[in-house]
Amino acid sequence: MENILFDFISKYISLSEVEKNALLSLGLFHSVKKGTVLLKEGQKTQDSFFVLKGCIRVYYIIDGEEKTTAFYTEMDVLTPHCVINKAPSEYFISCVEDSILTVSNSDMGVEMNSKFPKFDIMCRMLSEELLAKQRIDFDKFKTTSPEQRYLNLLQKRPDLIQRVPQHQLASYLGIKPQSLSRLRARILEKKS
Amino acid sequence: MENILFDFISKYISLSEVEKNALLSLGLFHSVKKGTVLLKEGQKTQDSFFVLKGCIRVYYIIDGEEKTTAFYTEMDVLTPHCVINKAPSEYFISCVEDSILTVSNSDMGVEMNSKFPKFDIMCRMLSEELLAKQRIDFDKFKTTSPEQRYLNLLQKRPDLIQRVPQHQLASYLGIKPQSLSRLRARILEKKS
DNA sequence: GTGACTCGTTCACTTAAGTTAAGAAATGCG
DNA sequence: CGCATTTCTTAACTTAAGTGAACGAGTCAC
Repeated sequence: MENILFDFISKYISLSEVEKNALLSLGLFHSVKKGTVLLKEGQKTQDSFFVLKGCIRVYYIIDGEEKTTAFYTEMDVLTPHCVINKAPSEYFISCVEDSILTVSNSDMGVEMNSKFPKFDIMCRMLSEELLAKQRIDFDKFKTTSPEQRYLNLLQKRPDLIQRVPQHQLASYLGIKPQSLSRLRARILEKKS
Repeated sequence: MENILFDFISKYISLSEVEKNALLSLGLFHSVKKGTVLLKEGQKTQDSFFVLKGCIRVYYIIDGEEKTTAFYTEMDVLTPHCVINKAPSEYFISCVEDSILTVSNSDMGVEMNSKFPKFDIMCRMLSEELLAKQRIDFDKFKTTSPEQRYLNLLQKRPDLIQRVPQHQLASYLGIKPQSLSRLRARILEKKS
């Protein structure tokens, strides 16, 4: 499991054994059961998540309905908004499957960054990359129809469609579960 | 004009006179005429933009049609995707109004960062903040209807509705210009 | 095993966005 | 100024998403 983390980090910086050990000594690794809520609306946290195995999702409860807006799977990083802006969270985070995560609070971040300035560089590279990527995803969302978005997801993240309940996928695609059902039927019909 | 930039930076780090002068010596400031295209699809660039005055937009040309997906106004920062991933740009960037920008290429960034490590910290803080903010914007987009999105924009960025052509606003809201027109008429009718 | 829930699908109906086209209003340019 | 172009609005029609309801399949708890 450690190697997944180190492989990920090695895309940005190279770590010495000393640094690796410092990182491991923080006790980052956590097993989390399916359904566990990691963060609730209104709560504050300092924890960021890195998914080693499994899947977590971000969702809102609007008019009593769950609206899932993001999924994070293997090798994805999630720093909640409330960690950045110090305000209560606008959304929930929960486990879609039994998962293994690294959970790092900002104290650890501060400690690692002061000992090893490299980590700051990595965090900068990572967040710049994620920002630019998310910009592209957002643009794609704006410029495509629900059907195109579904077909696109089928291409880019086919695993998600298998491992995640349809009604969560629907709001992720910006539509209602019934519309997703219909849209899928429509696509099947076209193929035949 | 320099003070706008320094005020912005001071939200993240404090600069000495030496550092301020080093920054000014880079010759960052540029006046750009309305309509100027700063980046074309397929091009590569190392330039990032900070808007001191005016407005720039990101757009795609899909099936011969312009699709505007983002506007950057006073105090906004835009680092194109192609600066991060070194691939040709997927989108265009152009000036909506006569604008004053700072344009900084990554060589300057490298130079400033090596002389003054503080800048790295600032860049990290900034991109983390923008990433989290954009996540919220994206979520809001997914969970609201075009009409709600328009009303929301009216609240959050009323200036945009004044200074930007409707057809660009429409695709920014994820709809066609005709739908925006109709939607506005619908809202006016409700009020009366 | 039975009843309560959740989940996905289907249907009929409503509502709003896409499409195509036309014309009015505003803007830009020679 | 006047002509051309762009921008915005309106309208009629098509298409697809939202809504409310019902049903069957699967899951969970007792």
